[in-house]
Amino acid sequence: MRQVAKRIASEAFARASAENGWNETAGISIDITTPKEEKFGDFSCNVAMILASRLKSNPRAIAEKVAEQMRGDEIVANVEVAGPGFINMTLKPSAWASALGEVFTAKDGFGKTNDGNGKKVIVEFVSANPTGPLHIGHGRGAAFGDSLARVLKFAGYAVHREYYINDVGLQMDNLGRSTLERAREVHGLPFGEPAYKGEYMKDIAREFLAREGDGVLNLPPEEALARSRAFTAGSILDGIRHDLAEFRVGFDEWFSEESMHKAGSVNNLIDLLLKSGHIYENEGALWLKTDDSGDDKDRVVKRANGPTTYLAADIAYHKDKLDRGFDIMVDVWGADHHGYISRLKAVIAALGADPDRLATRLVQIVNLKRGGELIAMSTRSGVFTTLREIMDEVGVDATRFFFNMRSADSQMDFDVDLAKKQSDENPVYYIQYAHARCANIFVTALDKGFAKSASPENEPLSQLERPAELKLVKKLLKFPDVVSSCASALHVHPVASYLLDLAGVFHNYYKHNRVVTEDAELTRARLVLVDAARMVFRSGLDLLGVSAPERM
RNA sequence: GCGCCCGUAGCUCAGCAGGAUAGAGCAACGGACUUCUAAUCCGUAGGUCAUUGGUUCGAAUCCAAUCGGGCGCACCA
Repeated sequence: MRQVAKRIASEAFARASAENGWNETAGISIDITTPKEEKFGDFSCNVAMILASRLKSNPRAIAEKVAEQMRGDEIVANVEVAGPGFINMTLKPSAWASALGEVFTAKDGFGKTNDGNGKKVIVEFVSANPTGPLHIGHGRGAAFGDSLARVLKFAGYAVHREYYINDVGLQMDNLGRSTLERAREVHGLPFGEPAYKGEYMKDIAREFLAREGDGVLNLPPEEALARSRAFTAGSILDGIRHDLAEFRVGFDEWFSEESMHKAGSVNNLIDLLLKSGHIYENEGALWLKTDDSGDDKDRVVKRANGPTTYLAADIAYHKDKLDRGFDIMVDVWGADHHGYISRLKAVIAALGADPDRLATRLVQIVNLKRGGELIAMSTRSGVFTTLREIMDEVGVDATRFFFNMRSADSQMDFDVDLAKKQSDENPVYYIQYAHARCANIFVTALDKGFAKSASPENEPLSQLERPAELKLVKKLLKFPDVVSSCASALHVHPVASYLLDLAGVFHNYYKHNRVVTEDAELTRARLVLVDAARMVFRSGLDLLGVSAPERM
């Protein structure tokens, strides 16, 4: 509907410009906003104020001339110039009512947009090292990345979700050794302090022995380590997959770093960049030139003693993404990796691609709050709660909602007590309850002989012209705008805010207006309204990865 | 020392391609169940948008500085 308003305003502006000979209009874009106060109408436009400074003229006078042109449109009820020069437009109730009907005729489902226009986007997220179970910080990244992928898909992008597995390197050796030490411990043999000290490592060691047999400890150290490393990483990764699946997070691909090394693509790429001059040698090591792209110094890609670094693999990985033809690469990282952004931008540039094709999203730290006490999460202090624990304790719906209720890039306090409460204090149920109420209305309706309409757009929607209905109709029709704006800003939390807002409007409506009444015409129209609300609640909750129960 | 993020109501946070009187939830206080589910609704109260200066018709929003909190600055990943 905002698009319709924008069209009306743009055309009016063009006519006014022609009539008044305004020439300084180049580059002026018509921006249509929804004013926060109802009395200012349905839509507002500030073009007159922008133009005023260029024409050195009175903004209100300019606004009046544009407004005059808008008044002619047949779906416009009223246009007013207000404040410093806002043009406020109110559309006819009949226009809103019939727009509601279009909700049901939208080909792919209401709210879906074509912002992406089929563009290929890869969202890489979680990508936690397979050295231990996911903690709640990973959980936030998982909830955000997954919902972002859902939003982008909803907005018309061809989305590919990927998990990058760091399955090589020093840490993996340490991990393998840790299992071997634990295995020795199990057998009462002398053992050293393992690098990875978590309890889960003991279980893995026992499984490892059961699988390989006790003789594995007598193998040559290299051989034993290789087996232990592979087993441990595999076992931990299985656990991660399992947790994520239960958290309703899925991936199209689990991309192994090791596979690139085996294929030789990391070294090949280094050679290529050596030739192109983006990589040079110094003091026995190979360095990537990054300093002209914002990073403060060059970075080592191959150490003097031989092995390639993490960055080297990341260059190859992003080259691979580019080769696979993704127009946009979204990398979701923990906030502690922010220093890595400029480095990776430099990588993209070195690969000959536009750095703007890479968008990084940082997910900030989560602090747990229990009994009013904050528990700081930090790997350093060894205090961390696993995603599994929190999922089991508060449930997937509440956990996902809480993570996506706040902007990903601001730190959040996760109030476990509040999230666990199955009461009115918990915002997630406020929305789910609204959905359940919608569903229940149809149970009642059917009872009274009102079947769900097969063609809602043909129902007597002109009944929906009272303020109470219009308010809900207008809120519902904002859903596509929310989706669009989330997709372009790579945000998710506005969906949660919107649903909370919509639920408020709906509950208010429900409380003060009965849907199923003796008035058949009115009932049929209102059932369409409720059906639309039901659809938006379900779609919106699905974007957040939260279930939409039929009854509660 | 350099860089990034953050500072908005008692608490948790929106708002930040500059717009009209700064919002929501929770907590507090007062009301509403004979109705399609009270996991709901209605009302009251709550603010120096960290501070200072700048940009302009207009700044919570943009710029600079300062103060506070978090996090980075590896031939780790």
